[in-house]
Amino acid sequence: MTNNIYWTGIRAFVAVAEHGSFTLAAEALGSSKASLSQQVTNLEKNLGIQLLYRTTRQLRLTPQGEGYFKRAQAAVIQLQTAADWATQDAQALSGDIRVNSVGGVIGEELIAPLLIKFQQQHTGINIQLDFSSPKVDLLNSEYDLVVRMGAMPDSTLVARPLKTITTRYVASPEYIKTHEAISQPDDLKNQSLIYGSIREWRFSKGKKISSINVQQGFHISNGRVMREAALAGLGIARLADIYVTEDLNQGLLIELFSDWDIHQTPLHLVCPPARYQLNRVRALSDWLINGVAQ
Amino acid sequence: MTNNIYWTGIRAFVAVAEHGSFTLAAEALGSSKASLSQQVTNLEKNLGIQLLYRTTRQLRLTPQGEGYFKRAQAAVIQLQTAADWATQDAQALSGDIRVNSVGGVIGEELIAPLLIKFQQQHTGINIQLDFSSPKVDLLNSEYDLVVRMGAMPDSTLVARPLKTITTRYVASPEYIKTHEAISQPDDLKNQSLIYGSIREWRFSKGKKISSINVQQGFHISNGRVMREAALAGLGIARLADIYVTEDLNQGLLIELFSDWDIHQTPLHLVCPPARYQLNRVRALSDWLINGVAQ
DNA sequence: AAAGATTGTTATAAAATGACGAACAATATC
DNA sequence: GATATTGTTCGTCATTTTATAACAATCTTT
Repeated sequence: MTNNIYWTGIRAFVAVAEHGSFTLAAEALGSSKASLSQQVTNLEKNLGIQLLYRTTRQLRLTPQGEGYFKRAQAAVIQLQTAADWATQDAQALSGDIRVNSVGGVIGEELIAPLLIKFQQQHTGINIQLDFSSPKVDLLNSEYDLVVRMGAMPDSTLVARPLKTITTRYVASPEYIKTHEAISQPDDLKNQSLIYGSIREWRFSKGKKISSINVQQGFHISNGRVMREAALAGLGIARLADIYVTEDLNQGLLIELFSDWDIHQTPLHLVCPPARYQLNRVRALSDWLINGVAQ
Repeated sequence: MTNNIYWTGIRAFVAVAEHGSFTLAAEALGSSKASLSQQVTNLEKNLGIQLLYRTTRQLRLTPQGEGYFKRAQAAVIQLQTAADWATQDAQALSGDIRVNSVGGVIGEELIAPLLIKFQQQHTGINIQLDFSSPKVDLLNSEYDLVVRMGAMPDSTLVARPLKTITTRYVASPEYIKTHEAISQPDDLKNQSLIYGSIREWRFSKGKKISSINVQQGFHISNGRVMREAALAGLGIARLADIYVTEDLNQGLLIELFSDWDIHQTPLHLVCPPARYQLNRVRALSDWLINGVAQ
């Protein structure tokens, strides 16, 4: 239990697993591949298990190696964070903050401007903003802060609600005039639909439930284009409210099924727990939550 | 940012902070105090901050040292857990599990029997059971599993609901006969009360709220003795239901204020996230939750 | 108040560990 | 089948870590 920890081996293994190659890892660490090779071997001996399948040309983690990697990497990140925390300046905020956000209007018009303003106010801080890649493994991620839609499954993360997104079904007045009446979701079957990544449209009204599986129509995974399509009278679109509130107010679009239950999706600000303890990260969190609330 | 991690210094510092002494830490690590002294000094140089106040006779963590210690220790535990996870036998469960539970009937009659049965079924497992010390710092604790009453504040922990404890106010039939009628909490002011650690008794009934601050009566921080006192007709006791359900069924005790809102406290099974990933810990968790539900 | 014991620090030498470069074996690519 | 690239092995060297012992500072004891 009080087994000695073979530190350098861990660092070597984590680096190799991160880079997927001894050569790259050696480069990144400023060390030699020979050294890394030996250390990973030693770590394997130390643990008594195999961590990597290695054929000279391909490197793959064993199942155990996979699990060990995730955990060890998290620990290494935590150690870095610990040092970061201890050395941070309590007064002035400084250092790097890496943010990942969903793209589209949310990222570009909601998040980005707030980040810019924050950076202007804290010249010691360096913000890096990336827009969402399909899967971001948050626990071991390279990000300090992630803006995500939907409920958070992983309970070990610090998740703060940022905003509530309401789903709306909209079409242009022209479209509605020129097509047969739409009063309930079932009527959608004969309509022209504009859909993005979500193909199953679910509706509820008290205990009444209705669901449509969108198969054909205009498909584009981009909210702005979907809005354009709806404005052009191409059909009925399912969109987050922030895309269309203006249009609805101006009467350029008309909302359908407004008498049905409102479907809301939370927008969360998520953070690995260790990172959340850094002053600068918490300050930016507060800033974002404050800024969005306005 | 990619600051090199001074591993050995971290191990030394964590051990010293844990033991509160260089000498003890050296003994525990099987190393020399001279070595530790130097490494902690090096770590401090490496971080550029002071971690310990040291007068030859007394050792104290600096504020920064305190924070750094908690985080670094968590990381070290995580690394140990990672090795533990990787080397665990996927088939047979084995290893140590350290459990901390609230005492009293819950610990002795609810938890302990289940642990015993579990251990009997898994001879490779070694269970250590301690009853609750007032404050157990779970994140950095030496426990794998903790049974706790009340809501869990720390969101970074895995907390599974185990049971719901209902608070009941009881007295013996004799007591009730021989004292003036009690129909609502305010009547308690003229009564003889048996109280434990909780001195403020709060009641609600819809929007009506009543609260009593117990100042005198019989004080004993032990549920069993409180029950005995109530049975003996000493007065009115505030007790968890599991102490008195039998007595209530048999008519040895009578419940008061049953028409008021029921106050329930959750009993949780709490676990540091890293530890929860170990087969044996998860197996015991499931076993407990399953066993209690019966 | 002074001696004694115990604590953390320093200094120096010995041991262990890590690091590098070159030669090597294995494999994917051309 | 030749070539380039990858990971491994080996011998050597540099660095780090460790231990022993002497030392200074403090608390305890008498």
